[in-house]
Amino acid sequence: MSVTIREVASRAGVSIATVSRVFNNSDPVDQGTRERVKKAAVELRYVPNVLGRSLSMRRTDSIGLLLPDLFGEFFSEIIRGCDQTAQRNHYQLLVSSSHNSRKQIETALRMMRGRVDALVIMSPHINAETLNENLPRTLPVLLLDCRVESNGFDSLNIDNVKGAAAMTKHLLSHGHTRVAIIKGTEGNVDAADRLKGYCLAMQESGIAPDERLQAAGDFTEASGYAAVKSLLAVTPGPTAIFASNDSMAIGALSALRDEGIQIPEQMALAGFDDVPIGSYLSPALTSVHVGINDMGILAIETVLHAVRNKNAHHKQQILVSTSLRLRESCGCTGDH
Amino acid sequence: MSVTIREVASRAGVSIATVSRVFNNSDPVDQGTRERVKKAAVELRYVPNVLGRSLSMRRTDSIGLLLPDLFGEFFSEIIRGCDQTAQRNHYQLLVSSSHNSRKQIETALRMMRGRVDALVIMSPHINAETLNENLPRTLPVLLLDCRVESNGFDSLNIDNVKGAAAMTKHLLSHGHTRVAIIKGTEGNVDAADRLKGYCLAMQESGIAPDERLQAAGDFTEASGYAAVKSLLAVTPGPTAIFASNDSMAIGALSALRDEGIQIPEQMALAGFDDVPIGSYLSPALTSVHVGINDMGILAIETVLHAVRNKNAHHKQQILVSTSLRLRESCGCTGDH
DNA sequence: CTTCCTCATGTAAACGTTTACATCCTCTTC
DNA sequence: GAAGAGGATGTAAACGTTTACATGAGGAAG
Repeated sequence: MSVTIREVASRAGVSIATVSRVFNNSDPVDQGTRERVKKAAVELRYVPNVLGRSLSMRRTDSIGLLLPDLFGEFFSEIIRGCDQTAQRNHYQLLVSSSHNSRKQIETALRMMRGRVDALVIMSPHINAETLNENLPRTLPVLLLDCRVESNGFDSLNIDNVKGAAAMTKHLLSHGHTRVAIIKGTEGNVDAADRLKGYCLAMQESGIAPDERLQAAGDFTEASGYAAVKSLLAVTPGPTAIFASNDSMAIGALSALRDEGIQIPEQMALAGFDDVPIGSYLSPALTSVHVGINDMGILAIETVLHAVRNKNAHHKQQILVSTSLRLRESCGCTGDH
Repeated sequence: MSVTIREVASRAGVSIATVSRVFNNSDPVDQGTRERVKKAAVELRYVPNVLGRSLSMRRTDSIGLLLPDLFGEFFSEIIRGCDQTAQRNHYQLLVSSSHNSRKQIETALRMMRGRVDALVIMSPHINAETLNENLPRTLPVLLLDCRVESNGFDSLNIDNVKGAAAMTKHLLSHGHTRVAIIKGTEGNVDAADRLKGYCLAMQESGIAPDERLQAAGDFTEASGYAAVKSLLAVTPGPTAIFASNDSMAIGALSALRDEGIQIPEQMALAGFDDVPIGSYLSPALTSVHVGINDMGILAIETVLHAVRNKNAHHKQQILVSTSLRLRESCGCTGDH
């Protein structure tokens, strides 16, 4: 079927070891034989079999990427950052998504096992126990935006609390006192931390918390739309809304427009994530900027570092800081 | 390091062949020994090594997915459809993106070689020659939205011409006569076909083509923004704009708003792709709907069919039809 | 001329599976 | 009781590499 190292060796009149050496530059080989081997390889269209090599060398040159349900721009940005960095280091990316339950995550971990040299995991439903049970101790793992209590793994988290607090304070600085929040998915740690940041900022400004201004949401456009409807029923109503992510902010925008409410004149609006599309909305969306692409890059660089050190390195807990992108929807002037 | 079939065999007091048979249900094994083997495997936390199995069975249970530069929601939808279907069939997805030149594609093809049982390729820069040169003839390949003249491969294409023509006709039916188009990337086949559909519809309506109404673009928001600026300089100007994709339509929307032009009253607008966010824009974006997720699903199902038939099946050229999603931006009433 | 080092190459044993073939045993069937 | 069938299991050869070790040749140093 496909041509092997043996055929190249016999055509070049050498042993398979020599062919291997030529292809890997692993040992000195006479210039003449080297060329004979290369010629034979070209003629036979020989390509070394990755599987054989992997089995022998105990490395696959691929990295696994486990993601939750994929939707929106957020994940294509993550994948993009990861893939670019992986390619630059001659690694391949094995992607697996839609892991919303513990069971699904376990299956995915098993599927990855043996196929990858390292794993980047982004899942709200993971914990240290599941990881330890389903993975060999030597496999480098980076937890991307999932809060796991163990510090036996490298982790990379968005500084949600600080980001949300900063945005809330910014809205307050516009003179608003009744600032509402549209919360993220129940039980999600990002959601919880963003809420925490919001509450913190409100407290620091000496504003009594009003639970009616904390609307439920689940990170989808539709839930943002619904949340606005419920917030408008509250009296006295909010004059500013902070959505826990951009998708919900977009849904909120749509709902406010349907209600004929002017943004930012009658209602200020802000989101979280700063997806690329945000600056093209009308009004342009104020948001907490997260370097999504950079997170992907950093994630891969971290696991590759772990691979090089055989996972015996000191594990790091990295917190990625955010910044505000102030545009029209909060009352600041727009940029593009 | 990791526990092998041999250790399980010796602990259970059987040969490695028996262990293999237990794990694959490939041959009858005595109930007693079967249980002994399973017990030993659990105690040792044995997991069969995928690489060894792949090498022996000549299959990897993974599918490669080659994509161009990833951005926006379009690609996360594609990946999602592919991944879901792959998982359902117990396959893994090997993703590689950012292939914008012939050279990069070739490198990617080489990297995939031997790692996957089939390949889904989405790239404007591919041709039959490159494929034949870099891939074994037995490897099933599906070309996703790339026009390759050969019919030696399965292919899946959006019916761009029909979709664009339908949208153009719809805009004309609103009474517009000066309908402009924002073109896609130069040399891109989708771009060319959408332009073709537009021209066709204009001709059929007996409207003389006006080259000044065909603005350049490259599928990004920024280029859509710029295109509007140039179209507004034309006199007499257009009263409707058809953007060759939604990203450019969003950029156009932003530019029209900046110019204080009312949509749809002063200018109708339509896009192509129908990305999920479109219905949440203000005004909600009229677009040509493409079942992106479905394309991913169909792509994987097609290559899996090819795998099962050892790529000796009759190759198909599938054309995916589109439908119109009429919303506010063209002057129709909105939906959500 | 011997000894030793280095370079070039070959031999063969890994790496962890699956599976064709062989063997042995037990149970029918005539 | 002999013959044959078929179930359970083991043996060993693949699958395609890398690499430790061995071998031999040639040159330098004593």
